This record gives sequence, structure tokens and C-alpha cells, in this order.
Amino acid sequence: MKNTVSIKRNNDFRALYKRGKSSVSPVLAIYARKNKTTSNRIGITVSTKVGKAHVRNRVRRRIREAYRINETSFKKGIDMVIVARVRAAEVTFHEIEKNLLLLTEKLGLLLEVQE
RNA sequence: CGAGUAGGUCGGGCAGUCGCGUGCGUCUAUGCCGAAAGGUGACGUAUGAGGAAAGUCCGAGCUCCAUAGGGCAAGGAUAACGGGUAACGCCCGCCGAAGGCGACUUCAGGAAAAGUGCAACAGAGAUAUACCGCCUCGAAAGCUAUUGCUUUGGUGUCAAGUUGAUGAAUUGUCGCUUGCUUUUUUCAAACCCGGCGAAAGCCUGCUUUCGCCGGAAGAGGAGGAGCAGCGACAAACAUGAGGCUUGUCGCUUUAGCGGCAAGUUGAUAAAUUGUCGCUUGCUCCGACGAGGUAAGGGUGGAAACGUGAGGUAAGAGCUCACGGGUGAGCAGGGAACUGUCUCAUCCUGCAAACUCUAUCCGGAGCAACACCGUAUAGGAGGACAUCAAGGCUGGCCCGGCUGUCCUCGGGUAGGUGGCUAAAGCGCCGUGGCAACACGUCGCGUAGAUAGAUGACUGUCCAAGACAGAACUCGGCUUACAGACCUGCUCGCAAC
RNA sequence: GCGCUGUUAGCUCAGCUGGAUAGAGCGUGUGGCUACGGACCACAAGGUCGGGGAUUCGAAUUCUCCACAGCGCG
Repeated sequence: MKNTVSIKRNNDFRALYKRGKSSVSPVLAIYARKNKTTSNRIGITVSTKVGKAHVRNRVRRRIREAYRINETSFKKGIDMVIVARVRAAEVTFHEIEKNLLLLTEKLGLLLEVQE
């Protein structure tokens, strides 16, 4: 993930929840906001409601992978928090990838595809 | 072959592409970010979650705080005995108890004879009782010529409580076998008697012990018949009711059986009143007090150890025989413990009730702790300024604070260390029943800090369960698809 | 990392220093009352006392191992 760093401070998360645009599906929830730099920042949240430690780890890794593979198709200069919901523990990797693309498209974060 | 029991090993494999953490090496990235400490890239190479990483139930290392050293109290933990270990509440062996045909499994398994407490209901009585009963002594009443024998309690328009339409009593069927009666048969411990045989002892014909046979006695157990009781179901009862308990009368060979009042409101249900009987208390009258006893008395988890005999006024481990428990001695064993021994005997259970005995425990935790440490705020000391102006304190004046620079110490955000070589793992050998210890050789194997293992494709099979390191070890507990190996036990079959 | 509390009827709570049929209020059902409904009166149903094991004659209560829920400190 060359052009991306992770969000670490609690303040950044708070700001996104409060002021970011959101989009929700049964599997994921995404909060996003433009920043003024040329790189993206991403934060992944998986709460204890989702499952025990190994389940949470698996969900987080799948979300990371789904973002990494599709990184080039995102716009630049975005802060984004991806929250895993309870269903995310049950579905496959492909489902998560599909949901991620669907939600980001709704928010208008994807680059226009040249037809 | 089947069933079981104890222990151990493994916990998807292989290949390819992309991606992540860490170590090492190379590269003018000698660049960039930051005030500093420090952080940051590309390529190559090596390596990268568990048997429980979990729960946090114990024990240690390590770090800081407290503490001269030791003891007592409080609080907590552990609990047969011996050993292992750095230590433990863990492990091994062994003893005892319980369960299992057995291999084997389970046990908070010290003290109830130091003391306190608890044991509902039922029951006369619950750790000691005296209600009934039995017996003695005296008293009174009645009968009798006397010795003597019999009896020693009733009563009330008093008060309170109690079951029944949620179906009583009755009848029928089935079941239980709780109590009692009777009868017959059978089994039967110890004690007692007789006979035969054997052994031992001496006083040489007796004693003791053991075995066999028979007799007597017959606690107790089993069976049959009957009576009562209890439970279930059904019938009948609304044209309807009593039961339990107690008393009295009658009948019967026994257990036992039978008889002994009536209404109101209301459709029903609910409800109210009355009556009868019983128990306890109270009132009145009257002709009974003192003591002994723990055999018997339907209960209960448990009733002064059980059975029999003697003994006694009646009785009692009061005495004796047999059998059990506990304590002390003796013998065996390293100890718990064991015993055809001796003596004593205060003989219910509960200590996961208080308590007593023995042993152990200072507290907190890697977000510990150490180092570096900016701006701002703030502490201590020193130097300069305090001419002037402003602000605060103050009614006013004086005084103090508020300024700049330097030094010192603490220390927030942040960063680095702590951080992985450790009471380490594996093979073999020696000692030991074992846990384990010692020795040789080899390996030495994650270290993040918003927290690294994922995705896709192919292939094989038994089709992949429980589950993710966060300072580190030793245990325990809990979760877990399956696969494999070893020892042992029981049953069946064949040789 | 270190600690604490709770779980009882559909809901909210008693009972916890062992003693047998586990209670109360609200709610639910049935009947009465009323022309009808509410209120009121009476009755009833509804409980693996979070789960397993142990101690005891006897466990909701004591001990222990789990599960779930909630809270605190750094």
C-alpha cells in the first residue's frame, strides 16, 4: 500500500464519525472525508461484537486485502474508516470486496472508468 | 473379533503469483520529516502463532516501593504419609474409604475424647428427656372376719385451633407389602449339651484347642391365609357427607366390626353463620404424693453399640459370652497404616458451622521500571533592570508580585531500552518402581506497539475442530473435527 | 494487566445466618359487578431458582468448575 497510511489517533476517528459522509450495508459501514494531501488514510474498526480474537483478525485482514487490491481505482486525498458489522464474520472474501466497491461508489470515491 | 480402560504423538500436505512484520547484507535514498531524541526507501536473503497462545485459578523469575533483624495479633491459603521440584494448592509412589466382574477410577482425606453451636417436620425424647408405661414406699377411699384385694379422677351453653364438593364414607378392579393376627414349612449366627476323631500339655487320665456328626434352644429372615392400612383407576353420591381423634354401648376366638344431630342465603362458583367431635389452655369441685428405672411405645437420616443369658422391686454394659467402633500399649513397617495380641472405653451426625492444631504468605505490577526530553505552564538559586508607564493587593502611602538572562532539579505529550538464550528443546546412556536427577552430542527457533500469517489458482486425502503471542517460565482448569501408536482388562471363537 | 458485582414467574424485585408446598407487586386468563367498558371483588395458570459437580438426612441458600451480563482502577 504505497500511497496509503493508517489512521491511529482517536481524534481522527472521532472527526470522521462526526463530519464524514457515511454509507452502510449489512456487512460494512464506511465513513469518508476529503483531506488536503495527495495520499489516502484508512482506518479499520472491528468491535468485540463481531467475534473472538481470531475471527476479528480474519475480518480485518480481508478488509485490508480488499482495499489493497483495489487501491489504484480510488481517488486520492481521502480519509476513510471502514467498520465491520456482525455479518462480516460469516461472509466470504469476495462478498466483502463487492460490498466495499459498492459503498465507495455510492460515496463517489472511485475514479471514473474510461469506457 | 467385540467391548472397555490408562497413557502418548499429530492438529491438513505440496506447488505457483501478489502482499505484510522482523533480523542480516548491499546501495552516494548522504535525500526527506522532526526543535531534539529519533524515524523513514529499494533490492537480495533468512525467518514468522498454540496444544491449549484462552480462563486468570495457583506458584516463581524480573522491576520498583516499604522494611535493621525477629516476634505477636488480624486476614488469607493449604491439610493422610513419603518423595520430586527453583517453587507450588502441581506431579509421582503408597495408605485408607467409596464405586466397578476386572484393567482402573474418584475423594477439601487433620481434630467431634478441648470447648461452643446446629439437627426443621414427625416423635414421649435429638445429646439428652421422664409424657405414657413398669416398680418401690407412704397416704386416702371402697370391699373383706383377717392376711389381703381393687381404685386414686371428673366437670363446664368458657376461649382458641383443625380436615372435607380440588369429591369423603361406600362398592368394584389392580398394585404395594407398611402394621397386626393365625398357621405351616424352610433357612439360620453366637452361646449350651452329647458322641467320635486329631493335636498339645502334664499330675497318665484328665484338661485345653481344633474338626466332624447329632440334639436342644430358636433372636431374626423367607413363604401361605386372613384383617387393617396406603396408592392408582372407575362407579355411584347435588334426591348430597362425612373423616381424623376421643368416649360409650353392643357383637366377636384374635386382628377387628357396627351404632350414636339438624339447618340458612345463593342458579353455579366464591362467601357467611350454626352444630358435633377432638387437642391445648383456663375455671370450679375432688379422694395423691415422694422416689427408682431407661426393657417397651407407630416417628425419624440418626434414639445412650448389636444379640443372647445372668441379675433385679422393676430395670440398666450392672455383669458375662460372642461381634463391632474408639483410645493407649505391644509387634511389624521409613511413615501414613496394619493386627485371630493386651488393657481401657466418655461409642449419633455436621468442622464446604464457629473453633483448635500444623505449615506458608510484605505490597504492586512491563501501562512495572530505566534513559533522552521540545514549546507552553510551573519550582529553586543567582545576575541585571526596578528611571518611567500599566495591572493586581490596598481607603492612601510604603512594600510585595508581574520583566530579561543564566544555572539546577523534577517531569507531561513523544521517543528509545526493557524484548527474548530460557529453571530452553531433542536423541542416547546411567541411577530411580515412578515423578525426576546427572552426563555426552546436536539444535539453539516470532518479538509487534492501532498491534505482522492474508488473498487467488492448481492438486492429494481422512475434507480440516477448538481457536490468534503482547515481559517470561512451571502447573491447573476449560474448549476441541478427527487420525495414529503403546500397555492392560473382560467376553467369545479357533489352535 | 489487576479487581468487583449480578443471574429467582412474561416484567420489576424479596427470600440467601441451610428445613422441604419458593413469595410480593404489575401483567395474563376465568368468573362476578355493569346496559357496555374502566375501576373494584374472588379464583387460577405461569418457576430446570443461569448450567455441571460436590458437602449434608436435606441446597435457591455452603464449596467448586463453567456460561452470560454489567461495572471499576491503571
